[in-house]
Amino acid sequence: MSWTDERVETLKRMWSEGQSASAIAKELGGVTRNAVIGKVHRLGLSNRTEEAEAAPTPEPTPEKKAEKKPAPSPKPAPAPAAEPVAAKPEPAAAQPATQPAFTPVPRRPIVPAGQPLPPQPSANEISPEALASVREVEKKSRKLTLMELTERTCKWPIGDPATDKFWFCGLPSQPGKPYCEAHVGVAFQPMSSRRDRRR
DNA sequence: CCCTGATTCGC
DNA sequence: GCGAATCAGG
Repeated sequence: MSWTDERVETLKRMWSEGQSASAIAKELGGVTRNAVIGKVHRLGLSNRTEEAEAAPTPEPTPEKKAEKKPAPSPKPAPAPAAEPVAAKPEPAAAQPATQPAFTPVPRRPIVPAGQPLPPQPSANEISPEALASVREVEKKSRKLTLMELTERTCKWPIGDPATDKFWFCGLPSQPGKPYCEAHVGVAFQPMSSRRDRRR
């Protein structure tokens, strides 16, 4: 595969959208994330929208080593400007958003240890098997933080977001699903099974 | 371990 | 110019 104008355009668009190199590589196909990153740098659009990173210490850099920097390239980033197009929602794009979308905002100091707000459907609507499975799994949860979640980790929240006793399951998620096997079991209840369920 | 981007350097 | 290998993080 080569960098045709079209592919480069896709690269630029996705990179500016904040997509990761691997995601872009996957989209383009035929290239690795390394290729994408390499291209990104060659195109000079590395720093996407100025990173709020590294700056306080530009390093006086007295005379370390006359690196063979091809070009200090001032790169004041004049920016192609234009692009009056605010945002391109991209109709049929991937949905990176997490299903739940609950608010981790600190709730009332009260609420001792009741049921959190997350998914957690009413216990009496979950099959005994699934429920037992979840209890078991929650003991083995990896207790990941929000930052540690990936497409392959279970995103089932455990505990109360208002306290420190809160984390995400983190076990291997089912392919294409946001949760692990056990949590998929309680998250996706077939209409039939939850119907007519007496307690 | 999973993942990020950054850099190097033979091709 | 290209991108695998490698590096440096989270």
